Amino acid sequence: MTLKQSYGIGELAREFDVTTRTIRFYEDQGLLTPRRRGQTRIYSPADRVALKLILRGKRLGFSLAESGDLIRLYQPTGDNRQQLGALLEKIDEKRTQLEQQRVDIQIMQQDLDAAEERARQALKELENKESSDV
Amino acid sequence: MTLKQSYGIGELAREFDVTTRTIRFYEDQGLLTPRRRGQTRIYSPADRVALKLILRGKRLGFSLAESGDLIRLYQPTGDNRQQLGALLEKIDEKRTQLEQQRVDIQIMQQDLDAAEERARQALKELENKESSDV
DNA sequence: GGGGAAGTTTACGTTAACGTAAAGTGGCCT
DNA sequence: AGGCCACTTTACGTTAACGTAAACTTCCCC
Repeated sequence: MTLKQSYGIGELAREFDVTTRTIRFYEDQGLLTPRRRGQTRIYSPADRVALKLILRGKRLGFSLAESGDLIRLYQPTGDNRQQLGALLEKIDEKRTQLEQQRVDIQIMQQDLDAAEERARQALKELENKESSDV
Repeated sequence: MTLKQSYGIGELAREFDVTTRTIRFYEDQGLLTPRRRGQTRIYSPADRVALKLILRGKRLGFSLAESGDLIRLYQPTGDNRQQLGALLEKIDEKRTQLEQQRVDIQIMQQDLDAAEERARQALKELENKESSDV
């Protein structure tokens, strides 16, 4: 069994735990481009991937506009040299940003380690007090 | 020469490239607690560290409330067991979140690699066309 | 003592990213 | 036919995180 060819809005909403309002909003922002059967939206696998990317972006604090950029990095626009140059620049920008975030995460993780250590120490001392409290 | 003992608001604003409005806003939210000399705010090294943490949090998409949590992880509240337990839980939560972000970053970096590769290929093909265009 | 420069308070404005509500459509079931 | 979903459009509401402007004080400089 190969992958599904199309998805309904509710289906995607359930899968990614967002509201249908949110999905329609992303379309409004030009991030998703479902086709229609009558009134009803029908989403392609590419739309699904785009949605995934948007949500991943959100977890990293990206704006929808930024995620839009990322999505467009994937659409082979049959470009000219100008655009390809700009593309490579954008990629480089994002790379720099991600690298900064990686560093930030490392520092925070160390901070958390230290905080946990202090908390555990404090707990230990509480227990000591207690045993001498009997 | 040891570190500075206090900072002015403009000084911090310049160092971290934020406006004084922003710094005052963070105080309003309870994230910074400068003392006063008359009307004027005077920031301690601890305030400066907190500010640093807030901005790092922002780069990772944390809300100010979340960064507030992180700051409080540092303030030894002379806690009871209840609070220490809650503290350890929060630390664990944050750890999980950071771990997810780490994964997200890795995926995005791979995506960028792929996108760059495609862009470079497209450039190559443009050049080929050109040389056969003469 | 007039004027910057840097600080202050108060308050209204703005943007992003949806939430929420109202009112309608289309299909399917019994 | 009635009812219940799941879907639609339209539109106003909301929250976070500041921006921006106005109207002060304080201090320093010449």
